[in-house]
Amino acid sequence: MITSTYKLSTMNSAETEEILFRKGIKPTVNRILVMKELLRASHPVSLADLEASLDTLDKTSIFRVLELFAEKDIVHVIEDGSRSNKYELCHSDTHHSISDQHVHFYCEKCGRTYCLENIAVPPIDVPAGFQPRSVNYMLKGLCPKCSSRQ
Amino acid sequence: MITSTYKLSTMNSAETEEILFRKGIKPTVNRILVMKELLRASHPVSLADLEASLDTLDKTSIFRVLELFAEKDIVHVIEDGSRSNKYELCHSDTHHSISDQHVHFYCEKCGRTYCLENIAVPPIDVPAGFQPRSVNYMLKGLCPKCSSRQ
DNA sequence: CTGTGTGCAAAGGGTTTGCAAGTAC
DNA sequence: GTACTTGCAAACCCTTTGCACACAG
Repeated sequence: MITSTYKLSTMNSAETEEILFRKGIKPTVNRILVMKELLRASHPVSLADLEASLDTLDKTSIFRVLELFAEKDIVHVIEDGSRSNKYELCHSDTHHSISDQHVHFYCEKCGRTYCLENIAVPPIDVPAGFQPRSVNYMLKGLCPKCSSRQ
Repeated sequence: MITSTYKLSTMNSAETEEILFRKGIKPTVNRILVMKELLRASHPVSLADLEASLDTLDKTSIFRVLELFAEKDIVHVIEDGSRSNKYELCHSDTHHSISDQHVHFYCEKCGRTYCLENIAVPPIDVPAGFQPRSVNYMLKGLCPKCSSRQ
């Protein structure tokens, strides 16, 4: 079904640059570094997480890269109800839409945000007049690790 | 179906106090004021909203009342992705659960949060191990007023 | 030269805590 | 007197902006 999913785990620098180029983004060093870190992370990360893993980059620079990526539909911004937003790469090359969004789970104990990638956000009938542009389905509770350790 | 829905629009002080009492909360002046303001608002409001309408009360005091109410399942906290959390009274007297939650809509233009009260959050099958305790289904886009005025 | 990208510093804005005074019982 | 409530001030934390320098074309 998804025809142009990125091969996330095997992508190299050339492919990373290619993605940026296709989106009309000049592939600067910072942008490539942030993108590779997002690929490596494989789960939604916060700005602070990225700042820690990319310690040569300034927080502000990372922020602006993420801002740009969000604008260009390269990353999703996940408002998980914790203090800090989380960022994850869009897995589809197509414009991200409500229908390709999936459910997220925030663990209230360890503070980690999980993508439940196989679970699509169930659509609803919106009342007349409302024009939705994005959707966020957040579950909060305990993740498997934290619930077994209780 | 819902057997003990509050008669929100007609509730008086005695009833307000009664609700607090039933939840094991001492009905202090501040708590009654906050509760009545939540009743009057009839849509989710932020801490800043409440601070403006209840200008005799301190922000911190309102915050602590809301914190207490949330703990006792008297209000829902809605993380709508805007900077500020929104609070609304639970409409059911029963313990709020995932199944009685409804969808919310955040207007990116006017910043208002709407309850789509008739639209329940569609349930999903959570992967084994995850223990959800709450759910948040947020749509973002343009509300009827703002989309017609565009 | 000109526009874009980057890093440092600091402002901004909402949430949360510390603490001492006030109140109820 | 004891425990709970309240208000003021300030800490906190993440996000966002201003600005000057660096770099690419």
